[in-house]
Amino acid sequence: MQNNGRSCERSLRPRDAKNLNLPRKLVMQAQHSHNLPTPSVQRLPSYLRLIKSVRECGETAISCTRIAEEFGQTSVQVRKDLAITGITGRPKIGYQIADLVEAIEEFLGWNVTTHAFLVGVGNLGSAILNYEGFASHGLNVVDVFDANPKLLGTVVNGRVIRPVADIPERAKTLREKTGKTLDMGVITAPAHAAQSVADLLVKAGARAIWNYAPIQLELPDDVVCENVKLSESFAVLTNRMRMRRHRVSDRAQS
Amino acid sequence: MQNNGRSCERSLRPRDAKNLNLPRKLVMQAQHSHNLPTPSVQRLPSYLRLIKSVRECGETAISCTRIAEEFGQTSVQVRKDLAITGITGRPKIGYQIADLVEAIEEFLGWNVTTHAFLVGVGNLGSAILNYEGFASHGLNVVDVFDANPKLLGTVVNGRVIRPVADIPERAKTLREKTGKTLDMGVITAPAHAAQSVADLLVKAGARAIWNYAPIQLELPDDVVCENVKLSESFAVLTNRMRMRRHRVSDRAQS
DNA sequence: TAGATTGTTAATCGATTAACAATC
DNA sequence: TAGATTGTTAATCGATTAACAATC
Repeated sequence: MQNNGRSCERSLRPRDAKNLNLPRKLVMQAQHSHNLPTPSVQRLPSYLRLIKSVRECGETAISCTRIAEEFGQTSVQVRKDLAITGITGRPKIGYQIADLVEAIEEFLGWNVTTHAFLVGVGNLGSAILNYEGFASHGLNVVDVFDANPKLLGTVVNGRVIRPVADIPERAKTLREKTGKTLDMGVITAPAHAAQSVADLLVKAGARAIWNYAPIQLELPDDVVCENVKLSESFAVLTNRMRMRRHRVSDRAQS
Repeated sequence: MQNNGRSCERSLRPRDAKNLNLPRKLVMQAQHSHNLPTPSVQRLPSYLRLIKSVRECGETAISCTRIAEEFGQTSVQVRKDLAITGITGRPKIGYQIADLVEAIEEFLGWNVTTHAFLVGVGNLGSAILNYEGFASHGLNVVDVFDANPKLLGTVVNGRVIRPVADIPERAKTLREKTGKTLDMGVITAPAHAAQSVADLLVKAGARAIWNYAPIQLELPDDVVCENVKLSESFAVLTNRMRMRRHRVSDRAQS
């Protein structure tokens, strides 16, 4: 991370300023809450995608108004969201795209490679392996595992499928041969296997779990975990459909 | 656009209370806010899963305390969440599991079959097809489509893969042969194809779109849409990892 | 300059949590 | 009964939106 002059170092506590690239206000807040506004963090990937696609068109700057328009939001919200990355723009011009991409990627930790093991090479696991998007987010799936003996030795996306029992050994290999540490475990195994897989991954040194199994995992406090619940959005959708059905039939009656 | 909660629903009138199976209080609230609390709707599927698994153990009642414990939440929140379905419990006993399952499923619209077309039979599309969970949520994928000529005619999960151009014709067939209407389009196609696929689906009569493509779709106001963004949770996870890294190194310095 | 746009403080809105009476 | 639990109102918290000065 470079300091290109626009940085607000003087307003930051010396140490954090460099490390976190955060405005002082947010640093102070984080001291207490220990958390950034999650909704903002969640919106950043969409912004980043748009910004990159605008960059492809040869543009070098972009305004909040433009981003907000795209997503049907207000420009103030976009500005607030971008602010958590520490970026600053210029009135009338907007934000420099190069700076913005860098700031978001750094803030999300996407400029750093995340070494991961993926367990459960079904359709979902394969989807994640084959989607190039995640590679551009720094995700490097080092090894893949599956409990199905029939799959062992098969190659998916250039990776040999190994037995789940090999997890500890492969983590050791990663450490000793490459000096890398296991950063993340991606669990795309069925629910009934998820907890034991998680235990193995944590034991092997994983500091983060990206869990697709529809089950609440028990994990040590120092392991961060995100659960992906596909049913969540399905529920919102079908609930809205039902509300609409009722409203329409209601209107028809009146 | 659809899912930012600002989609201006028509206000509810008292009579709707029965149709929607909502407590009057919430109906009155909805008159103003025009929306049910989305976070609550999103948590219901997890509760439902737990409740069903508890039912398997032969239990007939469950308390909020028990549910809250499982998910590390407060019992008040669970109670509030369940309340939106219109269910009532009994002090000391809790909620009747049979009633609860029925109330949640009805509220989410999962007791009704949702007839859907799925477009894009890659790994992600196949994952959705093969995951039995969604069938239990009422999802019935009638037909599947793909743009890849090599896949045409192949069978996935008992369904023949058809060309995207067949969507209108197949919707007509569905309507005329079975009397069913197309309820939902599931888009698991790549981003560049998503908008044209959405247009086709809407034209064919789809009233809802479940979109996995990382792109903001332009849709008529009366079509409900939910976007699944896998990058969202990845962003939260890697951001937390980075925060933690800095906090730890920070601690080490001091 | 004029007007678009940023950054920030204050106001509003919505969701969560606290408090507590009702009740099985 | 006593105590666990529900249902509901009030208080708090956090996120969004409004207002507006600064500035390019």
